[in-house]
Amino acid sequence: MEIDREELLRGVANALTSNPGAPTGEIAAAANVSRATLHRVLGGREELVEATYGWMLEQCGRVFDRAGIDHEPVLEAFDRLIEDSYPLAQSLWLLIATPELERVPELLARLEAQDQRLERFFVRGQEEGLFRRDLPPRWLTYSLGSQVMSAWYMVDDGYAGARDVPRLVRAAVLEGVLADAAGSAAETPGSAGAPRPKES
Amino acid sequence: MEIDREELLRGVANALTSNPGAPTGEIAAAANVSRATLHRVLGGREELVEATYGWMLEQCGRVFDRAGIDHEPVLEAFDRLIEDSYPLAQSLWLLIATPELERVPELLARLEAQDQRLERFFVRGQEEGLFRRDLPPRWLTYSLGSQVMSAWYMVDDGYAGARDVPRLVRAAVLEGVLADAAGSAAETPGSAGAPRPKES
DNA sequence: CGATAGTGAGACAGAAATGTCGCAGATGCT
DNA sequence: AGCATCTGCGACATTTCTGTCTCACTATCG
Repeated sequence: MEIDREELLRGVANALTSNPGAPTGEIAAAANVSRATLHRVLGGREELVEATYGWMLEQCGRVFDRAGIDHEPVLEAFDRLIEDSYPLAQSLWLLIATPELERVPELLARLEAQDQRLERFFVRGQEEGLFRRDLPPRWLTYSLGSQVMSAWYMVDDGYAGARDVPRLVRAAVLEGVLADAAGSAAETPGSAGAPRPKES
Repeated sequence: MEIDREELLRGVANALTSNPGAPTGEIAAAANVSRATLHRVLGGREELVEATYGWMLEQCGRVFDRAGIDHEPVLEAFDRLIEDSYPLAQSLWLLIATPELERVPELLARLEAQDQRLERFFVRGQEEGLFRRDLPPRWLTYSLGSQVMSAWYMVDDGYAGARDVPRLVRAAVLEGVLADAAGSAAETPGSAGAPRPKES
């Protein structure tokens, strides 16, 4: 039976994120293929990691597309984004564990493009008055990314279920951990056309 | 000249965090020590990583102590905590890149103890009404930890200075990224003050 | 000044991981 | 059935990393 490249990449991605330094043998086993096949399809270890990270970036791009972070209403896009946040978490995970990835020009460029895309999203939110302006948009992207990552980490640790991730991330990222947030919880896309605040 | 174990561990820690998979030769070089000495003082690669992580946990413990997260007023302790957040960031960093660490019983126990200590801190804040109660305290610890980590990551990337970290983390963790937070920023010593100088 | 302790440099063997190959077996198509 | 394609298995050579040892050098102390 032929190997589904997508499925293979998924398996490799999981193996790599759960143990970034694993030898190719373990990676292959985790992906249910032989070491030979793994090598035939994705190349040597270095190429393999790069290919996997590239695939993750693709996934993130697709999530961004689906969420419509470029043009759709900011808050709604935000909710769709965190609804499907695993690819983002996974890519950050691998990136942290494998700094060499930043030394691959092509990947670095794509990563930087992704970051800027997300940053523009936050800038848009700031201009609309939804996001606070006293923090650099870059920091907002880091804040979101890191919390998405840790949310899935918590799931992995067994302290939460996958279904809780969007809610947890939404609350912590948007409103923070202080109690007095005073119902600042923004209306979510379900309710009727709630007026989106325009800056005055 | 004799080797200062502390200094050596610092160097190794930096080398490991900036490249978790580095061979011992690189690590030694980064710490300005010969590979032989590194091995003499900290043992083989595995022991080396474990010793370093253990040292990081110690650092975190000390920071927690100094901040007084166990008994001091919650918000003040919080500020002192994020004022000296680098050890926490570094330990999380290494932990993510080296999941095998969790397989060392002693380290796992200490890690779990640290987590619970921080969790109790948040529980205390919740009971005081300072932190929101609709989020699991465990998640609050993950949220803080991840953002501390990403803040220093951002510094490393050159998008912020080390002195900005406390402010960025404080704002994002406590209040979130929404604009309307309505000045819920809790008053605290130093919250409005000028940024504190910090070593590079 | 001599002795002691600690470090660095270099070398070397053993272990581990990687890249590669050939061959057998399974699957699917004609 | 016959053929082409792809995979798994096992083996091998090569490279890389690690653990270890020896020896020379330096600093500190008695």
